[in-house]
Amino acid sequence: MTNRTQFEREREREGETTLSTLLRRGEMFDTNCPGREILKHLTSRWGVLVLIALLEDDHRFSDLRRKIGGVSEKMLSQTLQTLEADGFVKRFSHPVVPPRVDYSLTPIGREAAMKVREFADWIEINIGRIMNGKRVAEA
Amino acid sequence: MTNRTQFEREREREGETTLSTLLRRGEMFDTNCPGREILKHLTSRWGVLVLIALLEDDHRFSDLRRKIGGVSEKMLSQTLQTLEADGFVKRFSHPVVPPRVDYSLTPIGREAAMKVREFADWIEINIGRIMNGKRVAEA
DNA sequence: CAGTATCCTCATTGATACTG
DNA sequence: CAGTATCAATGAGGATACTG
Repeated sequence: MTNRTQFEREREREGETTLSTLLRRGEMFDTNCPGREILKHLTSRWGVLVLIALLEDDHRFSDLRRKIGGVSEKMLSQTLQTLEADGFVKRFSHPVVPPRVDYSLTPIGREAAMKVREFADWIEINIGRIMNGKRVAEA
Repeated sequence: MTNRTQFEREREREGETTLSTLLRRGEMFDTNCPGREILKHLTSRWGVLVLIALLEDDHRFSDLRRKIGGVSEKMLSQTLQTLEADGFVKRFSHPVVPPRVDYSLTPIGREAAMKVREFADWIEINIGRIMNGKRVAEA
């Protein structure tokens, strides 16, 4: 019994490939490409914020909720569940009452979060140039 | 008359900052944070594909449509317009009939596209580890 | 505290048809 | 060829109320 997809088996046969090489070969347009889903989760509205917050420190649910202003309990919960299912976030529920749950990054989650932050930082560092280019482009 | 936002004026007063420093200071949760929009455009479903395709070479509309299988004319058009408005993509309409329009990356668009590809590549390179972690997490 | 459940709204996407 | 217009379907996201 295997959970490996057709996609994965093909990758193994062909050796390590990247999104860009897949694109060059025209294979990555498969909607089932798992990387697209991961990218979506990692760059989702609240996913970015959760990852960057957890990169600084572990947080419990209500800490994240306070830190990430504007997020509803529903969306925070949903985002955390998705990232946990992807293996990026680890959830630890302390067996106490009242409930206390801590969220932290897994090793790969930390790597992913650093990539996300790197990308987000690039945008922030260049936001001036970008906004400037927008005005020129519109003129 | 100015198009500068409150956000931009604050940034200027405070010097260069990054998303992560903004997060630490709790400022980036502003829904009006322009960086969030840019991130969204850059990592959008078709935006990623368009940027990577244009990183290889300039393309005309129908070439992109063929290359990026599964994209509708509407979504391709919309994606290109958004990226053009952001100043990442340059549109050149040849004054001929039948129409011919070429799309290319601007200098900053090229930088952005390389960042996007770098991120996408990280995911593809690590997709094996990620999928493996998922199974463990689910068990 | 740390969520779930339900309902609802509106933005995104897609299919189809049409145009300069 | 390179799009736009229109409408239908889908889904993300939010408000509120409730629970272990």
